[in-house]
Order: sequence, then structure tokens, then C-alpha cells
Amino acid sequence: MDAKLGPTIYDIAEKANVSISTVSRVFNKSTSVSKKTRKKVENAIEELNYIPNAIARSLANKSSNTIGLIVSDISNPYFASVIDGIESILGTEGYSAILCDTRYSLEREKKYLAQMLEKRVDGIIIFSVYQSDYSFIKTAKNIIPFVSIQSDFGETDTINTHDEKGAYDAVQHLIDLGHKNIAFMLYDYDSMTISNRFKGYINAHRTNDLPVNKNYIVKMKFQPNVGFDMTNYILDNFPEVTAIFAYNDKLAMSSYIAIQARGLKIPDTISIVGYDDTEIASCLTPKLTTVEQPIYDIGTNAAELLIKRIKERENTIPKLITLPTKLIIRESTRSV
Amino acid sequence: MDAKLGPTIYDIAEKANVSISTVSRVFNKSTSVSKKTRKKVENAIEELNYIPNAIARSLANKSSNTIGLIVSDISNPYFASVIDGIESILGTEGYSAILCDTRYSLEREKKYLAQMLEKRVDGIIIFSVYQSDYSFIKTAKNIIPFVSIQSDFGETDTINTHDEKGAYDAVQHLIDLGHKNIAFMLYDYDSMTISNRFKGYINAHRTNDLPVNKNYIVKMKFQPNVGFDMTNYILDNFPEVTAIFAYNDKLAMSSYIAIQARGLKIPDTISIVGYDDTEIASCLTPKLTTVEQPIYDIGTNAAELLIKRIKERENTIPKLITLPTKLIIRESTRSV
DNA sequence: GTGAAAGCGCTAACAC
DNA sequence: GTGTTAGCGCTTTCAC
Repeated sequence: MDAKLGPTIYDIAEKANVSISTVSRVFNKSTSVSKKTRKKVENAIEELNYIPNAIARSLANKSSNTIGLIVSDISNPYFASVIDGIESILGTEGYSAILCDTRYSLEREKKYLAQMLEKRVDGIIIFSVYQSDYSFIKTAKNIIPFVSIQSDFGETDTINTHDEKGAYDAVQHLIDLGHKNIAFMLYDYDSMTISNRFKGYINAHRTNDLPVNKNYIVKMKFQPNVGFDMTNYILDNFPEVTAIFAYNDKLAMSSYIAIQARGLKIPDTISIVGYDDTEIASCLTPKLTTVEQPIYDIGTNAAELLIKRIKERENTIPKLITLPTKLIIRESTRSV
Repeated sequence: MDAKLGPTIYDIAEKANVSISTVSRVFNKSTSVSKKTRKKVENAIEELNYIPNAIARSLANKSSNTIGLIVSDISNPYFASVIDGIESILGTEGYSAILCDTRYSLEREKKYLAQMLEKRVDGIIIFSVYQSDYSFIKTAKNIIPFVSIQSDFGETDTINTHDEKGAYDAVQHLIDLGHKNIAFMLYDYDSMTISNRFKGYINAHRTNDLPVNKNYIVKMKFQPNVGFDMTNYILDNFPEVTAIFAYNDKLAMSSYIAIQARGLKIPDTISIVGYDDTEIASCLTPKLTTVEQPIYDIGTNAAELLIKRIKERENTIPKLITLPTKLIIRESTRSV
């Protein structure tokens, strides 16, 4: 707990009667160490409870074997899955991640990004919620391997999904079922994902010559409980609404609670469609109709792209991977 | 994106026509730099887009200004609040946090802890789920300032809450309302929090000469959707149960969905008590009766304790702070 | 197969 | 008020 500084390679070199280079070699799995000396060194490490100093190693290596991961809401199961996917790849490649949660705040996004740059992470994977004001992102992506998920900053590796189509399909499904008054619950930010799903919602109306009622589009800033508020707002003010399209499953889940608590039935009184197909979707009763995104794959793809970029270190053309979405029809929607 | 290494203090010293120590001084807000030279240096920093190298600084300082934060389920809003509290203190003290999510896995807990030790974080705040098998924690807490939240590893600063009393109060409340068949939904781990709340549940029964039916105690390993399963299990197998005490609000919320989806009414058919008083508690309909813990304060207290320990660096006696809990009676419980 | 020594980018005495 | 220099703990040529 205190002053006693931990042992360094010098200590273990001394104990094992070898030079520090040899000690370093056994750590780096260099083959050019005899079995005997390797054993001696390993014993010394054991006895002294040596813990390698990743900082010193990073300085010498000019590489931290760490990547930065910036997400906008850790309490959304969607991110938990993506992170899972990312870590599955990082683990096998010897990287570890440092995770930051911006809670949809631009200020935090900036702060964390700056910290990561100073900490010399080897790369960054970011879910940014901002599309227009991103000068700080531009500078970052020019300095360091950078993968953006579900944003479009141009000139950088990015993983996207067919969000506009996903949203379009969801709303078309509701229209096919005869719904005309379809509410849309979403966050109030200037992000590509949000604007794409918004476009999908609008286009599905256009294609079907259905007027868009702006009142039915409920946008609020992120807060832990905002889904409840949005749903109650809709229920209180627009009883003619027969279907809600929620920007994500998390919001859809909040809708369930607000709706069912009033004794209303899903889908009898009101149909719900979510987005993401997180684990909750099929746990809800009735099971949630939602737009599937290959969440875990988003993570693995992002991590693979980033690692490739880190290793190659050349300015190859940025890749854009667009993953498919798929409407999963379950039990929360019905025809009217 | 590539080979061009970023500028170092040497580059900016050259550009500003000063020595590297002067450059270092302006960074460390040392007063002993004349306004003029400070300005020169700041200009050079600006022009060269210099980004300080936190790694080199850490090595020289023997301090990373970073603390490690290990939690067991980032998607639980409880942790989001604690983290908020922690960051509020860290921010003012110039520390930043690196966050890891163990998803209640001992293996991950070990791995992340080891990584943090190697990365030479200045201290660690951990929510460990393990009580008995914790040799790896013991070694960690002897090397580095260490604060444990809601666990008891002995001989280390820890923040607790009156969990046994909290659970006791919750169950006593249900018993007062006339409930006799009270189910308890909890995670299946060997942690202090779990065992304390368990004791509270048992003791409340004992005190009231109410038999404990072991079948009503539903323990499962953590999974994203486990609360739904637990509730459905109870509903399917024990129709005589009139009240459920959930280990936390997150599980309680899952219960709401499972119960209300069956057309059952809370609290008419079944009463629910949660634990934590997260933001969701008062958003649910009916509003959730739950045990309040000062969540945010848990975070601030932990961070303050840790920072104190880091700064003082002396082996003062470990502090144990036990925070109060309070039953908040809302609308999800009623008498039978 | 092993050691000596330079260097990664910074901080902090210590001089002046 | 500013510069010189010796580390921090490691990796990595380059000798031997």
C-alpha cells in the first residue's frame, strides 16, 4: 500500500544473475533464451512478485496495446453487446480497452477523446452522437487509427448499418398492418443514425401517401428515464396513435411499462416496434417486433478494422462496412 | 494516421527557443515562468499541435493520475449513478478513470485487475462479486490504494450500506401488509451484498415467526434477461406468492414486464419491492416501492477515500463507511 | 545465448 | 526565471 516501490527488471536481473536484457527477453517470449536461464528468471519473477510496468514498456515500444472505446450510453444493452464483440477480438490480439461513457454529451466526448490521445492509445473506436460539429474528431482521426461506428465523419474507417432501410421497413410493416397514426420516439441529437432512421420513417409515409403528423415525432434529450416520459406524452395527448416506432429497444421497453401499467394491451391497443434486437426484445411479453442489427458483429468488425489499421500503418483508403438490418416480426404488432 | 510521430517537448522547446524544462514548467503551471516566455511556449504548442505524452509523464512521475474502476454490470443504472458520483470527485482532482465491466465473471475480474496493476493506475475502486475466493484481491490491495464497494475484504477502505437492515425493512414492510408468501429474486453469487440481503430476508421471517419457503428463493446467475425468467418461474410455479422482493430495481423492472404482460396488476395481484432506488423506480407505473441507497454518495465517498489514500500514502487504519438505507414506500405494495 | 548501452518523452533537482 | 542533467523502467540494436 505504500512507499515500497515494486521490483523492476533490475531487481529480478540481479536475483537471477543475468542482465536486464535477458529478463526482458523472457517476457517477450524471445526464443533466444536458454531453457535454464529462462527458468532462473521465471523463478525470480515469482519470488519477487514482479509486476511488469506497462507504462515503461509503452514508452519504449511507442505503443500501449490499448485501444480507447467511447460509447454514448453504457446502460443500453446494445452497447454491452458491441463491447462484447470488440473485446472478443481485442483479447485474441493482446489488446485491452479503456471504456468511456459520454451519456450523449458532446463535452464529455471531447474530454475523453483528448484524454485518450494523451494516453497514447493505439486506436480509437467511437460511437459519436454528433454529425455536424466534429472538428475535434477530424483532428483525432488524422493522428491515430480511428474507427467510427454508426456515424459518418468521412475519410475514416466506419461501420454502419442500413439504418434508413431498417426504419423504413419497420414503418412499412406498421403501414401494411393498417396503421395510419404512427408515433416515432427518438433522441434529440444531430447524429447520422438518428437522421437516417428519421428519413426512413418519413419515406415510408411518403411512399404510401400517408401524411406525416409532426406531433407524432417525439424527440427528447437523453436521460435515464426518457422513454417513459415520451410514451406518457403520446398516450396523454394523441389517443388516436395506434402504433409507436421506438428508436431503440431500450425506449421500446419503457413504452411497454408505460402502456401496460395503464391496463392497455400490446398489441391490441397499440403496436410497438423497436430497433436493435437486443436480448430484451424476445424477453418482453409480448415479444417485441424489432429491427435486428448484427450488434455483436458490429463490434467484431470494428475491432478487426482498427487492428488492421494499427498494424498496417499505411494510408490505405478508409473502409466503409455497411451491415444489413432485418425486420424481425414478433408479437408486439398487429393489424388494425 | 501514420509514421509522422507527434511533436515532443524538444520540438516545442526548439521552436520557442527555450529549454525543455521551461516547456515542462508551463505545462505544470509552475509560476516561475515569465509571461513572455510562457506566451512563446504556448504559441509553439499551438502551432505544432502538440499533445502531451501522458505515458512519459507517468513514468517520470511514477503516477498515472488514473484510477481503475471495476464494476459488475455496466448496464445496471445503479452503476451508472455510482460512476457519476465517482467521476464528479475525480474530475475536480485531476484524475481520470478507466472502466471495466466484469459481467459478474470472476475470471474477468481477475484479468482486469491484473491489467490495471500493470498499467500502474494510482488506485482501484472495485465492486467485487466475490467474497470467499479473493486471494488475487488480497495481493492487489496490499500493493495499491484500494477501495472496495459493498464487499468485505477486510483491511482495506470500504464503502458499505446497511444491506441486511435494508432487506429486513423491505420484507418487514411486506409482512406488515399481511403477505406470507414472499418470493426473493437474487443473483447466485458469493458476495457480501447478496448474503446480507439474504440474511435480512430470512431474519424478517424469523422475527415474525413466518416460515421460510426455500422454493420462493429464486437464485440465478447473471444474464441480461434473467429477471424475466425468474419472475415467470415464480408466476408459473407458485401462484400463492403475493409479493416479490427483488434484489435490485433492475430485476424489479423485469418483474413488472413479466407480470403486467399477463394482465396481472401490481400491486393488486402481486406486490413488488425493489432495491437501490435508481431513477427507474419512480418512473415505473405503479411507482416502485424500494430500498433507497445513497447511490451517488457511494460513488463520491469511494472516490474521496481513494484519493485521500493515494495522497497520504501512509498506512493509516482502513476506513469502513457504512451508508444508511431507507425504505421508500410508493405504489407497488399493498395489503392483502 | 547473453550483456552493454542508448533511447522512448517527460519531470525535477540542481546550478546559474 | 531559465538551462543542464539524471533518472523513471523498459526495449532493442549491437557487440561478443
